[in-house]
Amino acid sequence: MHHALPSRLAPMRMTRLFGHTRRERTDADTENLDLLLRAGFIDQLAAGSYTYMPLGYRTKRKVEAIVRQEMDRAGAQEVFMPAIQPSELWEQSGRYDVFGATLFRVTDRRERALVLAPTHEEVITRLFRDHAQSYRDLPATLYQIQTKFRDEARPRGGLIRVREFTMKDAYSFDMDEAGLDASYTAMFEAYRRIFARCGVPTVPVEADSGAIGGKGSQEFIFIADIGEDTILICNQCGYAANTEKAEFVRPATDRPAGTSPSSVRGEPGEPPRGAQPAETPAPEPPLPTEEIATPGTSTIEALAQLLGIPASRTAKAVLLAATNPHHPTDPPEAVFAVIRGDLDVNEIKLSNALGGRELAPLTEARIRDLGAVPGYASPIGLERRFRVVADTSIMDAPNLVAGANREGYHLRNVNVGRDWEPEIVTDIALGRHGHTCARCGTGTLEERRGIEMGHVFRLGTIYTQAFEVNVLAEDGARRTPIMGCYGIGVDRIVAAAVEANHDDSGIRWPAAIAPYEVHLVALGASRDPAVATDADALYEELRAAGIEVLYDDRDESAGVKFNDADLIGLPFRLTVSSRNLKDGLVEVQPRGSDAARLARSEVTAHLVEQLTAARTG
RNA sequence: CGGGGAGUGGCGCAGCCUGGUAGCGCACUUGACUGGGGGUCAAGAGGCCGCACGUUCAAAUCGUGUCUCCCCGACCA
Repeated sequence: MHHALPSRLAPMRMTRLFGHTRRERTDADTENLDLLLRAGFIDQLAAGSYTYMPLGYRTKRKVEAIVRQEMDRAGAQEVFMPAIQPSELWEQSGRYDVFGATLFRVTDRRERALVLAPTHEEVITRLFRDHAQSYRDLPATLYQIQTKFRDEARPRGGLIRVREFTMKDAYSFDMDEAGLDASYTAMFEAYRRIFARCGVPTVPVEADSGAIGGKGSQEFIFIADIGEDTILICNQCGYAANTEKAEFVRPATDRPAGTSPSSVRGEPGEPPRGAQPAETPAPEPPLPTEEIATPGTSTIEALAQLLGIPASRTAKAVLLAATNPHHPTDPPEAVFAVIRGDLDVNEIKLSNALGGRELAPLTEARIRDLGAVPGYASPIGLERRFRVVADTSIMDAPNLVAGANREGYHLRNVNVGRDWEPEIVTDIALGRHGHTCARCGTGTLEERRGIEMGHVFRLGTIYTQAFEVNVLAEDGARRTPIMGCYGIGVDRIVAAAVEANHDDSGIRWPAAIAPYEVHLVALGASRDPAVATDADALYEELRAAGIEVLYDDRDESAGVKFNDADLIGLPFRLTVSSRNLKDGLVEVQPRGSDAARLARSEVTAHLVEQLTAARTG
């Protein structure tokens, strides 16, 4: 049943509608939050906790209805799992500690440790284990629309980062990789349709699958400056990835003579694959190390400027404290991450290289304790009470300038292998605006801010193994099913839809998720009984035709009503007034377009026609 | 968790420095006028001044503590 309509929601008279618009702007820092608050869609209870008022809740329900339709269409089955879960379940998967402080922990009256679920992999896996027995039960994709709880360190951005939110989460179970591919693709396509129908433009980007493994994941990003995520998009081939994941070609090391990086980078050549140097500079013999005075030069930028060298001729040491998430109480290890000065460390890649350690900046006291000096640190000449991870960029870069571990001094002509030895050499560099795309080898990566609206993830067997799930295969053997997981932030869709669809006077709801479809305005009804009678009749007529109407029957001036209609932002505004009534006309104004006057007798049919197409989005 | 800012009718703010009658705009109620882009006038209702302790004859105002909210950062499978 394609494009089944959500059941029609009841109409409403504004004299009865709970909640009022506000005339004055709020101090919200995003447009969507300001508009949602001002138009009376939501109300803030506490940091990261919002109430949906009647208007907002209708929109939210419509988003959920679209999500349900698309999940069902893709063959997923809806379930509903508990939000309150025994913490043992989380200990079994190892995530009780991994989730850290973000996990809401509660205790019941018997002192039993419980968790307010931030996601549901544990429960779904156990559910599947107990109810699926053979390959005949697979493939299976289950989903739910549930409240999730995350004790965010800092909720912000209105509905974007909250502590209690509604998420659609789906989980697929397949016998083999081919099956997972099919399930994953079905969800991917469903996501595209959901965002399109909700009027939220998204870009699928490659995402980091993290230390928990998995064979790839993609995020659906809504591109917006207010976003907290950074993504890189290739201006040539369209490759898009989270910065944490993005593959790029490193700019070659600048030659001391001052060969500009652009002249090197701009040369066409073999499109390099992966994060390898674009060009290998002619071998340069290692020179003797010498200490040089660089007072007050604790940044790479200042150092390069002082010495008149490019940043790529320096080595940057980033000092971090690494904690094993499975043993969070163990003392953290100190880590020196060394990278060429013109690049930045990608903490996700570094974390992955260290087996999923959680990283935090090393305190100044601990830096000094290791014998290093903040701003002048390097692994050179120090007693090895730390781990050293080197980025591949450093390995073929000779005669670099590095910290001397002495206030106000650096070392010239530092060479890896001779002066210091890394424990791990790997790619730990962060992709940046302007880097060359590694996919096509010619395009330039452009940096964009965005909000993660959804995430599709080939999970693998991490959870099915942790919970010892296996099913009988066709050949009689027991197999561990392969999982995929797929999440969508429902509240984020509401916020993003507003962010993407508004103008100076208010929201411009996509018809598919507008709280009502038609804003019926009666002008001067209190002084012209004919207007009141006709507007009432039209209200009933629209309702009977299955149109969701918000009827402004208040005794307010035209200006107030029009401004409120613009702010609330329904797709169509109908105006009944004595002026038009005597000509047998009604004014129809699509939100954001010019008004037209239609014969009173044709209005309902006209709107039914207009809305039928728009409803499915 | 570190840094900064703020808590005074529903919302936004002033008052605090220099202690003594709690004020303004929006919103709300009633009435009159007005009537196609937030109209005018008049009369009203509504406030443990975040909380606690202290100083004082007297605290929104001074002091200490605490809670909350906002912003920056850290954090965010």
